Amino acid sequence: MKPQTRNQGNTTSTASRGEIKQAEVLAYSASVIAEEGYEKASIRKIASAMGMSVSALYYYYASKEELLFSIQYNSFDDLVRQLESALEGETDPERKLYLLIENHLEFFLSRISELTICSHEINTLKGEAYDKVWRRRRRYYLIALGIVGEIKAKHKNSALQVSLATLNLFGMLNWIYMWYDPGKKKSYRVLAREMYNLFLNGIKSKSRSSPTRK
Amino acid sequence: MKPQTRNQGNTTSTASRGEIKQAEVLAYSASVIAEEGYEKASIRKIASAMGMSVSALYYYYASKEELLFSIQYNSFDDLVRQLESALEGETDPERKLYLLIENHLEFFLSRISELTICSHEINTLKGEAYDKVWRRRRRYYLIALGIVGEIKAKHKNSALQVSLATLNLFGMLNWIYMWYDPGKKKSYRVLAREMYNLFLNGIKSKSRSSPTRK
DNA sequence: TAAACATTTTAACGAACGTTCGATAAATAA
DNA sequence: TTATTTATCGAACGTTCGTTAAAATGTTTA
Repeated sequence: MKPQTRNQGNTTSTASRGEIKQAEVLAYSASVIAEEGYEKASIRKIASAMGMSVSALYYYYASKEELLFSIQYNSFDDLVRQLESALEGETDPERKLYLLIENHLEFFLSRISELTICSHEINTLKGEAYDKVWRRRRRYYLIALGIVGEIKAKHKNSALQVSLATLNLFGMLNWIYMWYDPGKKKSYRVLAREMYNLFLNGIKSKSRSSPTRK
Repeated sequence: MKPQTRNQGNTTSTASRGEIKQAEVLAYSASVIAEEGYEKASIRKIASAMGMSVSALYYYYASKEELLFSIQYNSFDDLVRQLESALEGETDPERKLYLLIENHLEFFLSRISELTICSHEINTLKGEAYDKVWRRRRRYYLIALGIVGEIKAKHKNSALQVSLATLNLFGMLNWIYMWYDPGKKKSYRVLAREMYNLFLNGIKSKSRSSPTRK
């Protein structure tokens, strides 16, 4: 029988051999898919990358789509959980913003393949699988939206368009996978502070007009 | 004989029938590839989207790769040209920043499929084709980097990391294709102003520290 | 008109794709 | 030990992929 999808509800945190291997398959899949893109990353490439036969892989996951779904769903799920735990007890909206950015970047660097897939393959899944991931993603977005809204209120910056600003924040956060070089080992804290300053000062300020034309 | 790739060097701007059709093929290709992604957008889908046979398509473009290359190269080329012409004679760095953002968004909205492909398929091409596009892209990046550097100097903000800030700017700009809804017809000028204010105020300010931990 | 060139079509090629099947091997339980 | 479950394998399935050859049409030129 196929091992269960996740270690949900197990009071003991023992992972069976099958569950370990299943997680290993997911990790290899993530690195190949992140490297090649979902469509180009064939099942055969993934299998041979971990020295496994194609059908052994199908023993753990019923389809290629399920691989992508599991990667995205688990990543977003963990990302949201980790964020909610980091925000617990915090009241200062600016501190919350910093924690969100730091959490996102730390998570990105520790699971670079998975997060690359979360960014780049955001519209690859369809139907119910897409919806399930979307709901996780939506939860994350709403937390960010709430924080930006609190900062807006605190600084009485009535001209700020909260949702637009939030989308721009995610633009900065999600674009990292395009330029970040793991070889350079840039600390996520340095990145987080830079991005935090840029975004916070950007939305705090009330001077909102474009320079006059010539 | 195959029509020439572009109307380069033609003093007269007459486009032959073949050139027109070639451009039409490129436009349909762009819309299908933007919609489905490069790998999933098959030649057969593109051909049937414009009611053409597969081999007729190959009469105009030698390979699927050449299609992607032409879309990306032409788009970046036009984008850079249009920017350079907009910046001509401008000296105020903040005004230049605004023009860059406005130009980018205007271009994005008028050629949404092409720019989506420029963002999403940035690492799809390999080898020489990739390099050629990269050089166009690099040119665009360097212009932006220069402008951000000038603003930094003007405001004596020595703590600002220019390249990091520029990458964040591109993050905001390039991520738009993920959330922009053409149906809502949001003006590019509204977007441009919002993004300009966010980014400019973000990099102008000298307060650069993260909030203290609990 | 005929000759030359431009464009499109039908039909197929080999390769790669995701997936499945039935037969084993390995590990665990009786 | 045997019986049973868990895991792996090679080989094949039908389909789709990018690409091409050769022949058939349009279109322009002489």
